[in-house]
Amino acid sequence: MAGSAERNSAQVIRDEAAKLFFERGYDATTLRQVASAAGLKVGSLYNHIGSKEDLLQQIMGSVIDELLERVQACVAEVESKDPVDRLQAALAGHLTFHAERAQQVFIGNAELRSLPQEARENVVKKRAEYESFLAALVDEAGKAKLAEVIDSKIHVYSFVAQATHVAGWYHPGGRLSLNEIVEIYTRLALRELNVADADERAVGKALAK
Amino acid sequence: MAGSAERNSAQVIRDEAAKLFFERGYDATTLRQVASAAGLKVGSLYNHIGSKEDLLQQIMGSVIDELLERVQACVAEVESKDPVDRLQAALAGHLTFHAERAQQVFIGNAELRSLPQEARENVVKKRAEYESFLAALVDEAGKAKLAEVIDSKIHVYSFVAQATHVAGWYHPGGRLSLNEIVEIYTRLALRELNVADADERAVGKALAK
DNA sequence: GTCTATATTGCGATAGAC
DNA sequence: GTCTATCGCAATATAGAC
Repeated sequence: MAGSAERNSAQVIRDEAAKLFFERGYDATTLRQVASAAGLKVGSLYNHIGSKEDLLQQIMGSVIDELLERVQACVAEVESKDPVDRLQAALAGHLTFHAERAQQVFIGNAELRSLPQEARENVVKKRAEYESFLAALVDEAGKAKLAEVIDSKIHVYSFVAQATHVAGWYHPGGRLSLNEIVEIYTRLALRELNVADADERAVGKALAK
Repeated sequence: MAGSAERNSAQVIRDEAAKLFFERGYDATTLRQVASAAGLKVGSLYNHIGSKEDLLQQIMGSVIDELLERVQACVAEVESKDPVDRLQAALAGHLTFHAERAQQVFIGNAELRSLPQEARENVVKKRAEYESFLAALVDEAGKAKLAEVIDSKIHVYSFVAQATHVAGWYHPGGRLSLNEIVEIYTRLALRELNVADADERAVGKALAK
């Protein structure tokens, strides 16, 4: 039973800090608030974190890396060679990740400025890599004449902007279920690309792992 | 010649502060930096502002109010009774405003949390009003069978998310001109709504006042 | 590991001379 | 209006007892 649902202090601190950073922002959150939320006094925090900045990095950590891995994995699992199927798999992973890890994703976007230079540059680079990956999928669909691409960068911006926005308001139990959200935004995406039978294609494929 | 291009101190302070708030965020910006950018010492700032919070409110001020007015005016000027024409006019105003006033819009979104309660609630209310206005335009197009509406709230979220994203990266002299940006995003919007001849309709109408 | 001090820094804001 | 000097406070971070 070791390592089960039990959260150690470091994990509790990260979770509570993430909640506060999400609600109030990194700069506006004090370590006293974090400590209090975690059931500790300020001084005790430093048995678990190196600094406030270190805590932020733990939270933002490797969100973008994990997003890229996740979406690439989704695409890799697709058997079909249809570029639109591949793009859909990417979008499903993209949207699901943004909803399921909404707080982390939101912090990762909003607090990019709060990171020290090196870490920030790493994230920026990885993000460009991520956008290139999606843009390539869009372009493949375009070359196969299955999509009418206006500007692949802007299409990707659109996907990114929408998912980021979802991360700002999604919470389980809202008006729309996660599956509905994935389905709707996938329809929007395919429509934006003038994919034939966009609505039909998008239905019922919302189950990304 | 009075009141011409001459910027008074208060205006300089607002502009420099907006630049810094945009780049680093409100909390991370010190009034000493603002003063320095405006060519003053800290103490002198207080001859022009009441407090740091007051300065933020001056900058965020009435962005959302002006956005709503602007977009409503764009729609009101449309002679055509075609709901899609009206929606397009709104989108052109929406996008143009977000690009031209990018810094203010961006701050208005990112620093909503930094506002005192009352001011924040005002903005939230106005924002809901704005989104309702856009949603009504979407629904009109849907009822007229000129658009296939999936979920008008989500369509509006999509417009909002995209324009907000644009406000984060647009600057004059970039890869795409403002007119190109408006045209592209309008095409995306009309495509999302399955408007017939979306691409043709969106072309060459990008000149919002 | 926890806690109670406390050191240190830098912030917003003010006072008062010019 | 500008400046210099400083107040008062709250923040991060540390020291050291338990």
